[in-house]
Amino acid sequence: MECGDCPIRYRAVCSRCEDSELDMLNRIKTYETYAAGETILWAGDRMRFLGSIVSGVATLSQTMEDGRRQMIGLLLPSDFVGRPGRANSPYDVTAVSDVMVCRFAKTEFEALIETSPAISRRLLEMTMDELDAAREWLLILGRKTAREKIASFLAIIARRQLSLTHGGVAGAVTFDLPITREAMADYLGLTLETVSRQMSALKKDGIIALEGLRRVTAPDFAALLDETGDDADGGMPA
Amino acid sequence: MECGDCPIRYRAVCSRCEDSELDMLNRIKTYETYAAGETILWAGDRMRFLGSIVSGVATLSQTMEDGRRQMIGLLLPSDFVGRPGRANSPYDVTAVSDVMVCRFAKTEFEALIETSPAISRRLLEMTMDELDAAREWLLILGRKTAREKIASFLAIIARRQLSLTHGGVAGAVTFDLPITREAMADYLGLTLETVSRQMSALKKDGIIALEGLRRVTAPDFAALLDETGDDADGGMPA
DNA sequence: CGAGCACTTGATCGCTTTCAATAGCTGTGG
DNA sequence: CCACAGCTATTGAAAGCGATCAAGTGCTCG
Repeated sequence: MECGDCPIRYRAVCSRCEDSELDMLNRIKTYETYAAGETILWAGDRMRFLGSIVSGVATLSQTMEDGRRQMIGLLLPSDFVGRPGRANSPYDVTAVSDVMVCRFAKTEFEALIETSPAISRRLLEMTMDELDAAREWLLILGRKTAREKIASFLAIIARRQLSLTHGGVAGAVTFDLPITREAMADYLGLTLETVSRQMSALKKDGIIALEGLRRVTAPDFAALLDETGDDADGGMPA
Repeated sequence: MECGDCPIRYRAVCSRCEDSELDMLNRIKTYETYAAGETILWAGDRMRFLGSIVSGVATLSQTMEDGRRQMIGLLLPSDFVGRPGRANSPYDVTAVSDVMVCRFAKTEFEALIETSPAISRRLLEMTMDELDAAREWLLILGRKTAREKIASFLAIIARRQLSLTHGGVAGAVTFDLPITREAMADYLGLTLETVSRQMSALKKDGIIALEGLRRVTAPDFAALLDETGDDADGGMPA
């Protein structure tokens, strides 16, 4: 695939690159696909590649000895995978749906960061965005009730899918859950039974409606936001 | 103060700077002090400065409408405050002890990032470290019990203070808690009563001993680590 | 010595977990 | 076409952990 045709050309780590920088990335990139359910990288594995999610959904998670698991990132198209300068992956990376990754050879990419400001600046910006998202998640995990956690998750997924991070969203909104109830539980620090119960409760209260298991409609997005416990004026870092 | 005499000269955002870059930073820096308890920045405030913590301890926290609070970061000497490219602070920044900050004028610092690779690379590295710390915290908040949370917190503080992030720590370890029980509760997503109870329980079980309220001794650091629920081999991202 | 604050300890309550059974969907093979 | 296995999700009942409400203790500073 040519970079010019890439669906994430203007959002990924390469988004600010000039043609000359794109050429250099082109030389070290390969596309790799992973089937739904496949583990892309185990915690502790040596990382030979870094890359961008081109299509599909993957998760970052950490598992304790006794099996307790916490998801710590949801990787959607254009998100970056891996950390320059680190030898081993601290997390499990798992393909949730079929995933295509644009992989860069690690050593060569690290060299490019040193010489290409367009790449390193964009990487800094993306890393800061991830840090903000992780910090927002800390509030959700540390202080929110189960119902607020579910509502927050639904609101975040809705916003990401509708690409409406900026500006108000109003009225009815429909979107798809990218992950199972169990994965939602791992994300929210809950059990899957509690996730199921709270989804049912939100449905009973008319906050959401379900079509099948994955498709969610919020007839009044503002009402869903009310359930998140966040300030009325958004709560999203500006 | 001259940069050459700065206690955080080799750990802060300026640590990789050449003399010429240091000169430029020198021109836009001022030192500011804050008293213990003082708020350095309110969530939503316009950020006119970025900077480094020179001495003292500050916290980053988020508060919900109804008063629930979650601490999101603990800022120790050499840590960076603020986000280049963002107008308003998304978090409250509070001085826990007397704090000295080396402040850089925001616009000028942002310009320096564009021209000085030593600064931007170090900032990327520090941001990635913070992201790792935030993700480790997600596991603690999402999946650990109250006792494990306390043990994890103590272990992290001990490691930071002893600057022994690498390599094993063994035997008896003594360190000071930089914050009150209430702040620990805000950090760990607990109430201060639960923090107090679990501290007492760890003391009763001989995992820790207390001298006054702030000074903690762990007679056997490995025993403390056992209580964190993490893998025996560390669990710290390598 | 007393006021104020940080911390500790106790008793009860309630939310989430745990354990357990049931329902619904999907695909496979007789 | 239907029976059945296997998986995901829902629902119910009971248990447990941390929160809440409420005293009580001990340090620090005037």
